[in-house]
Amino acid sequence: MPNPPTIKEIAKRLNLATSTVSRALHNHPRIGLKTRMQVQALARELQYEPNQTAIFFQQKKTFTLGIVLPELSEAFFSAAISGIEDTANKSNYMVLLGQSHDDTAREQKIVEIMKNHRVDGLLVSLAKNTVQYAHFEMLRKYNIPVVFFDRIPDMKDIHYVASNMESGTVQAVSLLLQQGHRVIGMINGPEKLIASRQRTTGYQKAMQQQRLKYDATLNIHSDLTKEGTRQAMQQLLSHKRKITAVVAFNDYVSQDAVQYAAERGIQINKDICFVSYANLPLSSYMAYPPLASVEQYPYLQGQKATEILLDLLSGKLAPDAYQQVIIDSRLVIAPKK
Amino acid sequence: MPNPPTIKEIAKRLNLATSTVSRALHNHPRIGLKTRMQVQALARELQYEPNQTAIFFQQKKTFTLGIVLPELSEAFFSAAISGIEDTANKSNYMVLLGQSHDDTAREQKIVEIMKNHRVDGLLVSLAKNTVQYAHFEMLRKYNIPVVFFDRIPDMKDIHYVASNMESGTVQAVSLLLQQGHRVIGMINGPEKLIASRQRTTGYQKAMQQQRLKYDATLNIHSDLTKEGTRQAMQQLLSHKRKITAVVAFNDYVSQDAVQYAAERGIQINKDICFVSYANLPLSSYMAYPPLASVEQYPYLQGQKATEILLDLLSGKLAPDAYQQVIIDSRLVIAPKK
DNA sequence: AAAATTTGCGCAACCGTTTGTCCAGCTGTT
DNA sequence: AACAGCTGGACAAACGGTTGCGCAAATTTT
Repeated sequence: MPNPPTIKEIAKRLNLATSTVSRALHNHPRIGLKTRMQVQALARELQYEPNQTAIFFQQKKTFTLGIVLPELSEAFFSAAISGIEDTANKSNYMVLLGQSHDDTAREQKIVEIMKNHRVDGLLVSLAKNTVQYAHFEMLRKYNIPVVFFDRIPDMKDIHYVASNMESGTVQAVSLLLQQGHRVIGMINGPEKLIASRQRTTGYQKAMQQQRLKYDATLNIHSDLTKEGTRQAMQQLLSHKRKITAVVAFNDYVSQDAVQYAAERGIQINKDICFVSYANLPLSSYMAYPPLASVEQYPYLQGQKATEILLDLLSGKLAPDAYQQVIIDSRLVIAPKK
Repeated sequence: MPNPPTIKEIAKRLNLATSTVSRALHNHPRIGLKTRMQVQALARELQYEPNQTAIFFQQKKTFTLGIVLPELSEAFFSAAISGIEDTANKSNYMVLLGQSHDDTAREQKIVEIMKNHRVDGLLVSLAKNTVQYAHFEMLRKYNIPVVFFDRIPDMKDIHYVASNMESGTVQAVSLLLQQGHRVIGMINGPEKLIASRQRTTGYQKAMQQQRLKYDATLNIHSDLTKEGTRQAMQQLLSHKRKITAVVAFNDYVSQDAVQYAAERGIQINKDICFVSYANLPLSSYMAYPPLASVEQYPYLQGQKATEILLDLLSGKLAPDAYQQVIIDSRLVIAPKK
């Protein structure tokens, strides 16, 4: 047999109408028991499998979720996608993948292609410097729901799941203060990122709680590249006040900062303590694991975002019942060595 | 406009046949310049986008590649998929994802679903304990080409890309021998895995080259779980000959082994040196990075496998011209601390 | 100027499935 | 016996696009 058996084939062999066969296979009550059995038997024998592309076309539904995210090789995203895929699969959805590589143009192209592929919905984590959202607005016209996660846009009326860095940051800074640190540097991300602002706010609140003054010059905004981090660290080290602790934007930044500091002869976790945000797995294996780390639950975020999207698709959730889920970040203190 | 514009819509407005519109949009030479321009102008105006699901159905082609792999959150695989996605995208293919979680049943189900989704081809890295390949054999009947990568099956007549652990292992063991180690333990993987056998062969060859005797009791096969690793390490530590170096199956195993050894009061990289295979990123940040690490080039493997699959699909490569690409692994020596 | 080609476009089938509607025959009611 | 109500299945349209073929008009060839 060169080409797979179709419903027509079955109909012809049994001298039935294709509609009858179709209904028989779906256990439609209007089809008599005898014919139903016949059809199903022959279907099994021929190893009939419905042609999904035909069904997709006919039903205008593909049971496919599009995922757009910056970089798969970042541990955070691969954990998130793991959660997405697991959740989607439970509802028999498949997952179509696209990496923006933090390039807005690529992001736009991927969204366009996914739209044409008629994905039923989209899960998106923005490219670092995406500031225009026309390619997402457009999807409304096509009734393709979008749920953003982690890197969410500054738009009204969207669904999203994100972790609030503020709570974790408050906890992190509080921990440091409690341990006696008074001059705490922060290597923060680009100012326009919401996550950066949350870190700043968290820092401020923690200080405020202890009636301490927030010093903005200790909060350095970097571009998160290795070079940027090194410059930020340099600034912190040459600050007129002597810093004894650093809150780094994430583990990658933290490790780069640690490296830079170590090169300058600084004793890690002695002269300067580091607190970070967990992006790396197995931080327990690291040479200088941060004192503590703010966990962002990427798998959970992916899972939750997918659940929302599926509910949107099944109609369990109205399209304009905008879901905005905040997953509180939480400080996890590293076990004492 | 509730539903997107179709080719029929354009035809009606312009009083043309749908066939003419279709051809005009494809710049078919038999369509006059004037009508062609009209059609294209209106298409732009209406923001016409072809309905891909209709095209997929009609053309029996989806421009979609299925990827089946064990675990996205393993760094090796997320790097590989990154290479796959990048390469596929260059040829305007999309990528459909499925994780087997090292469960053969799930692997089978995913392959089944992907077949029904009519992916044009499949890229597969096997689940740890998959030993029956019926679900892949079946794909031949449907003319869905498969390219395996990294974890490849023991089948005849398949396409695959894999790294040869032998060369890297020879280099690794040779390095240890050269440094004076004589009793070298190996924590190997399940015996049926090709990659395990390659490591064994590599070990043997390196010994042979120095006219040394290979001691099979130093080569422990484990199941790669943390517990299995600890048991293996225990065996090695209680070996009658005192080992001074260990070659671990991969970085995860290596780290577990290191941990176990450290608990037993062993001085890492002093009493016992470790050499491993690179699965983890940023090994330079690890507390006890292996002395050296065998690099397997996951991104490259993904890329190469995808190229083969695409060539198969485009007909550049005959389906029975079985491609079996071996990417030599290479020992990378860690920079001295 | 007649014949041969080329140009430009329409007609209709087709891909595989679902689903609304119609119809024939049987059963049962009065 | 006539009529209504079921039952079980057939018919055909529709989803949106592609493509082989046919045919008239325009153009070129001899």
